[in-house]
Amino acid sequence: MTAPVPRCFRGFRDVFAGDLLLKQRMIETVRAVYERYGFLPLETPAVEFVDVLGKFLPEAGTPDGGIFSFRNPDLSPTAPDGDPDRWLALRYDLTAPLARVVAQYADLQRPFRRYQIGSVWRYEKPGPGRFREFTQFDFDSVGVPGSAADAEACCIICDVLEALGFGAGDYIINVNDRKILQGVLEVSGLAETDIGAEGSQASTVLRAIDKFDRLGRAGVVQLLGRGRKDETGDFTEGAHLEPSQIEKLEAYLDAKVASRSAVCDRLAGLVGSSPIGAEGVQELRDIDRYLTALGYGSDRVAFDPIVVRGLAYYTGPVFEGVLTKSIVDESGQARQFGSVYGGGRYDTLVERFTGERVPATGASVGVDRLLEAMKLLDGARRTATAQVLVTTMDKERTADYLALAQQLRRAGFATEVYLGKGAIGKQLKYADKLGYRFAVIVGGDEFAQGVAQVKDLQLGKQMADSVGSREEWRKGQPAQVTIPLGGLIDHLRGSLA
RNA sequence: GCAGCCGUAGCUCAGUUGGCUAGAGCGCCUGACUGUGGAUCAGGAGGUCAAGGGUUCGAGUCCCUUCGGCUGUACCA
Repeated sequence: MTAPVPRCFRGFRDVFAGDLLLKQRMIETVRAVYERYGFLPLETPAVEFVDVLGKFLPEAGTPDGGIFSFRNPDLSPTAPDGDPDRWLALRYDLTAPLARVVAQYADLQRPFRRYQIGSVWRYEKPGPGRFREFTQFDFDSVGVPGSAADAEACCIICDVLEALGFGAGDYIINVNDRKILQGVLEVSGLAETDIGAEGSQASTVLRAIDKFDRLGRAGVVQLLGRGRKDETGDFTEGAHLEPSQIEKLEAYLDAKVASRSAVCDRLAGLVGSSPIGAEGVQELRDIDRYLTALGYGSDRVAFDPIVVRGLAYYTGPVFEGVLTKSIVDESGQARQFGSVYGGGRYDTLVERFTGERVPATGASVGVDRLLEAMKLLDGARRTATAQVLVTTMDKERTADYLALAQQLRRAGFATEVYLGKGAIGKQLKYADKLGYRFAVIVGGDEFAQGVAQVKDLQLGKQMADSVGSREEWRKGQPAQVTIPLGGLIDHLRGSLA
């Protein structure tokens, strides 16, 4: 038997304190905003039946390739392909399970407004900042027909990003409406084609528009026509539209202007006589009205015809939160973070189960991706969870050190007692590396006098720059004061105030 | 999934047309500077050169395969 090699499966990873503490603090901030709007928490299983997730491929009789799926171990291996219980999968988002919950519990009070955080899994190629297991933090309102809920969702996204330290101008929420997309396809002569149908012209067109950010206008236009060859020589088949059709869609691609109402006017013209298109424009007008009334201007929420949000289940307004602040990474490269929030209205997701049309809207934040951006924004990070390290100079007095730390904790200071080995110098180094604010030193002399040395490590760090010699550094005992043991708590309180 | 590039110490990398015991900086550990972080100084640990196979007198260097990473492309709830 060979020894196992410690390793993680591709696209999976371990997360250590430095990142994890930032993540947890961020989650707290997001949760506070969601609760301020009255959302309630929900938890659902990581594993769902594949047909519930809507990722079952009836033609092949197997689950979609993009998900982690497996056979139901409760079922006999010879269970027929048609058995809906046969396949299980890890959830790939939190919206599909939400739809299941709404369909399953008929007595849920509606509107049902819930927030949910959790890991989701996708079986796809990992990339930088892209993993096969990652965290999403969603909020959704179920049972809300009007555009007010969509406008509110945009406000929530703004509030979250601002609570996390992004200012107006550091981010933008781009909003579009699937009904407008549908209307434009309609007037371009692509109406009868089902968007969802694989290989349909309509779906090819939507995919092309979705690539605007990456390929630019010219690239999209190529994909609307014959197709596009990339720099490696790879060829992507286009939608093969007529020149007149492409012309209409080009006008659509150019419809974005700064003012939301002006975008609506332009889109109204492009959508022409299509009823569904007109409906979409009206939804955007409503959203604009609400946002304007609430003081969310186009510097924070803009209307952008380019937004598609994949071929997903969206039925009306769709939106994405994008970080626009240019962020410079360790190697000095400017990095674009792109979309961190994604969401929209999905009025047919519950209908799949019960036949009842239940309107719903919401959004999802990619926690890990947003965290990456935040790390680069304020590079400074602290790994310590405690503020105070009680050093143990005299191991014989360990009981006294433990008791002292207990006193500090009762007074509200997160405190660690150094229980490793090593002299005082090593202990202070440890405190310094982990980012402790204070070190408390009590040796034989101090015990005799009933005092403690309290060192402010942050202050000392600042002073270190101006100190040249070792003599000076040590003699100066930078940022260190002698405090009677009885006054220790008051001193720490005072220093933190 | 497809295509191209890459894989040498914990990290960033060097390693000449294949040629002695594979190196540096940073980090880490130990110690000195009388019981004190930084700086400085002196030591030390750490590599089956991603893994496996092949060519060769000889492979970190050349060839094949696998795994992993990056870039582009496809898909993306």
